[in-house]
Amino acid sequence: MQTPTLRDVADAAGVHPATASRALNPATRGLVNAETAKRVIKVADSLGYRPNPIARGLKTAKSGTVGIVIPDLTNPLFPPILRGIEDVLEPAGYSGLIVSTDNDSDRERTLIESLRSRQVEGLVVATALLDHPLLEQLHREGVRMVMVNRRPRDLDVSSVTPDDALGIELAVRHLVELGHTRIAHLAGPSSTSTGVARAKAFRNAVRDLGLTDEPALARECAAWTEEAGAAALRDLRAAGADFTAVVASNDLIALGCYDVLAECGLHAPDDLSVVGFNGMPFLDKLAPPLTTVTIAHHRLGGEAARLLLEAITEPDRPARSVLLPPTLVVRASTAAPR
Amino acid sequence: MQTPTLRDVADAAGVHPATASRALNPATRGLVNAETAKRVIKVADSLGYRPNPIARGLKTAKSGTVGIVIPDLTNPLFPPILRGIEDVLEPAGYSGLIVSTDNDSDRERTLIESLRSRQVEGLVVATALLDHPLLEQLHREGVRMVMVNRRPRDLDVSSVTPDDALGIELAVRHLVELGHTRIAHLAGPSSTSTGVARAKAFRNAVRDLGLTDEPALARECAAWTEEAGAAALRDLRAAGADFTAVVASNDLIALGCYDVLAECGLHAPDDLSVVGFNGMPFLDKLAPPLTTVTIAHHRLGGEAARLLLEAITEPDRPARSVLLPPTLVVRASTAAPR
DNA sequence: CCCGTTTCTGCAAACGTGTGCAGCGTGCCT
DNA sequence: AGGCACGCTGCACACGTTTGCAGAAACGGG
Repeated sequence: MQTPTLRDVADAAGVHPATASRALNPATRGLVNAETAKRVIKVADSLGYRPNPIARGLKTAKSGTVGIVIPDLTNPLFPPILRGIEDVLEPAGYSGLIVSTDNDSDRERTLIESLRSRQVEGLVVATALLDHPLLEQLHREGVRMVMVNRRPRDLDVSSVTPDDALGIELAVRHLVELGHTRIAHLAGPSSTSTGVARAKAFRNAVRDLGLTDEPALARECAAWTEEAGAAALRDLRAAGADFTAVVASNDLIALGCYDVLAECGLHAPDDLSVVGFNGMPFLDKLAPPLTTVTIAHHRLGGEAARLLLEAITEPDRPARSVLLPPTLVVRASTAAPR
Repeated sequence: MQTPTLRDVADAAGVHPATASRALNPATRGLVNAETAKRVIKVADSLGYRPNPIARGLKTAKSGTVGIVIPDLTNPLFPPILRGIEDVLEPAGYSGLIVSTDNDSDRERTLIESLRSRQVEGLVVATALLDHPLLEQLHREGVRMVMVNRRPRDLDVSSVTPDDALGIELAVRHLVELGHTRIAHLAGPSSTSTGVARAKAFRNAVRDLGLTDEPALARECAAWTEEAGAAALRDLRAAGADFTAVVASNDLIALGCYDVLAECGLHAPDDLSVVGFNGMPFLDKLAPPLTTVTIAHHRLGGEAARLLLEAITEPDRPARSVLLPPTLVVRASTAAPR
């Protein structure tokens, strides 16, 4: 026989399906005689009854699923975040539907549309741009969501992001303490909050530590990728800029720097100190192991999921933003300037 | 107003919901006048109608979702596989529910239980052990599933796996051509098909290439991890084994070898040539860049998804197994023995 | 003793869609 | 012209669950 239905357990327990429903649901259990409730429950798991979430969802307009929107699963930044999300979703009885947008806003629109048609109860979004019309529209339409890692500029929505300013300051301070005075910055795209926040934090840190803030020592990367990072560093060198260290806005950009150094027969940290941001896995196996600002991505995801569940259960609670403190992991890609 | 329902479009088009349903569904569209069908369709997308998969699923007992069971999202092997799966699932109107078992069989049972209660139509399983009672049971119960990357021993179920024998042969041949005669193998766990297949392939390749197959030059790793790989290599060295190259059963195990070499102040490839298996990302950035047998993981996932969809639409088609050919990527971790 | 209240359970109607069956009209064949 | 088949559409019910409402029984207070 197929998986037993609510009706089956009701019949077996000699009660009406409605009563069985109430007995099985902890929230409504109080409405039914403790005796009967006990009996129904017993019959239920003796039959191995599992409520059908589809049917329930149809009635309650709740699906028990949330959508998770990321740019690309292949970027090693995201798996730990996803794990963090799943680890809090699962005990709460929720499942996550993961989609990869490839940074394509049409694709993003389509995918989110499909998530909504699957009746997701909320969204965890990791693709936020500073100016993000789609997210604004969704917000207006009352879609519950929380941003992770990045956030849009003017949107009153919960988010959990790394403390970019603190992280960059740690990186710059480390380099200054090593004796560097001419430090370059390879910024992330200015369309993202992390890109501009880190760029701004870099300028502040440089000034605060007594160096002069030279615009000629900064380049914006077109994307958060190795290729874009390499291109930016090449550009900086071609322009004849003079620097002994570089703060990359994330680890992939730092890896791009490695590529350029290899092309030119140069080596970190002898010819250039490099520091990354994010703390991707396997950074300690690189040549040389990369000094980087790490954040607890697992926690990043976990907090985001918690905020989302909160927004689902208490819809008119105000949005909250949490900043996660980063730490600097010093490895062999940074050293005193020669 | 909420998202429009089938009833809304029926009213707007001046037809009965049943007619609208038939008009919108390509399979039944033939039953309705072409004229009306056209009108209904037009009204439908002018209203922005999206069928509610929940309701449809309730009626058809199809959820449009499949479960994806992997050991750990954080292992870089899996994201490309997942991408491959999603890329064929999505155009087919399916979504994947991803769960991580952490190689815990109780957890696996619970998670699969929860997937089933969510009415998934099939399973893509990447956690297969050679002897896997749970999978056998599911198969008996008629759950549609396909194995990816690994497969159980005696289970008549579709699978798509790398051609382990060919891959290992490529690796061994490469080392032999470099002049190595004493080659060690760090095997994966013998509880997995890939572990034993690669170990067996290693012995065959060694014999076929005219070397002697010495059991003393093989160790089984307790897990597919860096730590287990490091432990196995330490053990091999402690036993006084004499070898100039090692074929690791996967890239993480190879990374474990790097750790041991670093501990001992040794270097690849001067003191030991190392080759990995899988072609994880960022292997080219390591010190030294790792020679490895790569497989197209994206395709691995894609093929698996295709097989699953096939099994769903044509349930009594016999199981098929596809082997994907690997290629050897030679980098700087292998060289002629000194 | 009666009536109001509480406690519990059953009834039935939803939620949005798919589908067997019947009915209707039209056209064609005899 | 009558009958039959066919093409199309509407009706109604089902899928498995939740939930407002009402009714029954038990109970307590005046």
